[in-house]
Amino acid sequence: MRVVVAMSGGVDSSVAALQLVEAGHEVVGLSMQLYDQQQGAARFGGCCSLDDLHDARRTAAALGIPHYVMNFERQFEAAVVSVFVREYAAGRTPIPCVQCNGDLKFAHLLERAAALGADRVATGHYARRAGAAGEPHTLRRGFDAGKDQSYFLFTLTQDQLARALFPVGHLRKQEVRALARRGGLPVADKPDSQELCFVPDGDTAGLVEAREPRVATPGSIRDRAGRELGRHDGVHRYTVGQRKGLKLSTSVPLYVVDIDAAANAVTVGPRDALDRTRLTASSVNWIAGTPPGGAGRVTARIRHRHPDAPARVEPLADDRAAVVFDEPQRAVAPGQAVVFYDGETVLGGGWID
RNA sequence: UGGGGCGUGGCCAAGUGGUAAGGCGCGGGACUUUGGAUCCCGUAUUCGAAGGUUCGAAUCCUUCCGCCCCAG
Repeated sequence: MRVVVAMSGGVDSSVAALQLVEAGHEVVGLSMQLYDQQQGAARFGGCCSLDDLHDARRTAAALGIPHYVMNFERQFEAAVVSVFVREYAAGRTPIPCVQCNGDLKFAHLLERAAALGADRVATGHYARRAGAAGEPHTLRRGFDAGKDQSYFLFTLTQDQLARALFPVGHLRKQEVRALARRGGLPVADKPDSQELCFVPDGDTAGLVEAREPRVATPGSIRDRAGRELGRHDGVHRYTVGQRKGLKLSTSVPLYVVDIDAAANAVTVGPRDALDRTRLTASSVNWIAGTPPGGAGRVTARIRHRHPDAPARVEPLADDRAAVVFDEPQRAVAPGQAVVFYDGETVLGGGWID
């Protein structure tokens, strides 16, 4: 089988390629160039930089597989960066990794792969795919609970899933590293990527302001009674649940409770003001292809790397859903994803309103 | 200028004779393919000012400065 591996230059996707090569597949390495490498070559977050492309190339060479770099700047800009900026400007908290996976890797990249005659596209995600013949494909959590990335893949459709492979999904990170060393891969000990790859130095506010100068308008920071406690330099600098950076000296810690972009106001309150039991989500994707018949019990995850919590989810019209948690959840942030699980299986997910 | 209260690091605030708690904020680190959260470490030789009492005071006394409240 001919398989395209999306190679970021990191250990995970490198070992994914290694696994496929060892399984006897005809493997083609593909890397995405996501932004103009000429400007500010400085330090990008850890994937897809010039250095990372070199790492991918070296790894491909070590594996003896062909490697191509494809220019995805326009698609990345449209699918990921512009959405990211728009969301922050609207006072919401985006999670670009989801678009990057669903709208880029498993959309545009999948098309290119097909053009290369590949049947499948593999990535280094810690997630698993399952499904008996004739049944819908299912998406499952990565075996390594600490590295599980299924949360970022909730938008995958049956078609995308049908052609996806996650060769490291059944491995622990430790094992991936060990395989990389054993296989003599040059990236065996490369640090894990973190932060956003397209935000140099982690200055997300700077990026948003550069593209949307209007957001950098000073406004008020209020308590829940509407009293002004301080000033802010733009709502894009805040997210619900945020504590750092408020610069408010009080006797108890204050957290961002609400962001009103239209009024250019940030509302803060004590910790318990962050608790919420219900939420609604939009653009909900059900992995099975169709929403369940009615309300059902699930565990729902409100953010990456947090345990999911028992809840009841009810599909609504227009691809929306209502979620009611058994216990209050802290800091439910609009713009983040809520992902539903049934045990190890990802049922689907949507964007928090 | 009658009465009462108060002034401790950027903020809130313990401590009323024995040699400056804690929280917030801030800085750093850990964690982490989002934002955040969380955890760990750091953060006043000095207590509005000046004198005095004492072996020793932020804590007692005196004066001054600055706030606040109630009465005028």
